[in-house]
Amino acid sequence: MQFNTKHKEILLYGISMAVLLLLLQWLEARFIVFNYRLDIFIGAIAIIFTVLGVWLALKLIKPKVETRIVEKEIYIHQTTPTEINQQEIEQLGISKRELEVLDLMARGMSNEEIAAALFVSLNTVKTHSSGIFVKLDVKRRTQAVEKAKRLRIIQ
Amino acid sequence: MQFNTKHKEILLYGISMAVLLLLLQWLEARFIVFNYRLDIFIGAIAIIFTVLGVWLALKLIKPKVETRIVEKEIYIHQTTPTEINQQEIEQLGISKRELEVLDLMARGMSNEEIAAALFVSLNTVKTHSSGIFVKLDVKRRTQAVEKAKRLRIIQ
DNA sequence: ACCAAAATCACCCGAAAGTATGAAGGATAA
DNA sequence: TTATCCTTCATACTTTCGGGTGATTTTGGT
Repeated sequence: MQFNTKHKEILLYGISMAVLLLLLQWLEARFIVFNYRLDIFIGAIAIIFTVLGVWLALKLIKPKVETRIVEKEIYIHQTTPTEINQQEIEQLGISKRELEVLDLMARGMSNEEIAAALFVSLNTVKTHSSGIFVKLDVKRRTQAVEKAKRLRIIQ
Repeated sequence: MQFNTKHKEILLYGISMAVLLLLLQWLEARFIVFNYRLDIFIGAIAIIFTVLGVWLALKLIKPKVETRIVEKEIYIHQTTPTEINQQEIEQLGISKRELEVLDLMARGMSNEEIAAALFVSLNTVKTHSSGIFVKLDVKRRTQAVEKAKRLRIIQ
């Protein structure tokens, strides 16, 4: 787009220059006035082409692009799911299985229900939940859920 | 400052133009070549002054600045965005005290901690929490918290 | 093949949570 | 005044949760 426009400008300039030169040549053949006052003629040519140069420059100069970043605040409702904080999970050393248990915990499931859902024994779920509590530095499952949601580890 | 610079540029341009014209006049007097190929001479003049014009324009014209506004989306999770659903509370028949217990429950507090916070006995908290579970139709405190948040009864 | 981490399970015990029932005092409205 | 609801508390019992310890298997990476 911009490239095309530039080419058009250059073409137009070339054409106009050629036309002018032809016109001058024709005038030169017709009248001999230029021989008398060649300096004035050259001065006129100089001025005309200076103006043309300026015009060309104005047309061709690519504008400096000033990128202005406008911060647009977007408020998110709870309905919009926020990204889970993968970094935090790794940082806390929470394993995949623990995360699954934590997720079901947050849904209000009991250890026994979680065990049934994950096809493991109740003891296994207890082991995982204990691990979660240690890693999240909490004492109860309610605290774990609260903190996990706050840290965007779940939901 | 800028005005001075511009004047200097214009002066320089004028001087160089004058010098060029004088030079040409001198050359014209010295040699007669120009008479033979005046069109080439004029073409050279045109090119030189075009370049000069371009140079002048580049020097004098303040750079075009195209401001491109980029909207950067900043996601803000509101801490207290949505109002609590008073209607739902009344509809479910949850009392003031029960709501207080529910609120502390959601903060991960144990029944004993809630009792201490509200200056009541552990048994009272248990009674309230039982009432909450019945009214919310849940079996566990984790479920109660989850449902209460979902219904916007708390937070 | 080997090592470390993860996942699995078991047992015990105490703490916390939850259920059921009853009861008493206070506020409020019919 | 009576009825109703809220709040408070208690006792007894069951269930669930959580801590501690130990052990085996699975898995992923060097």
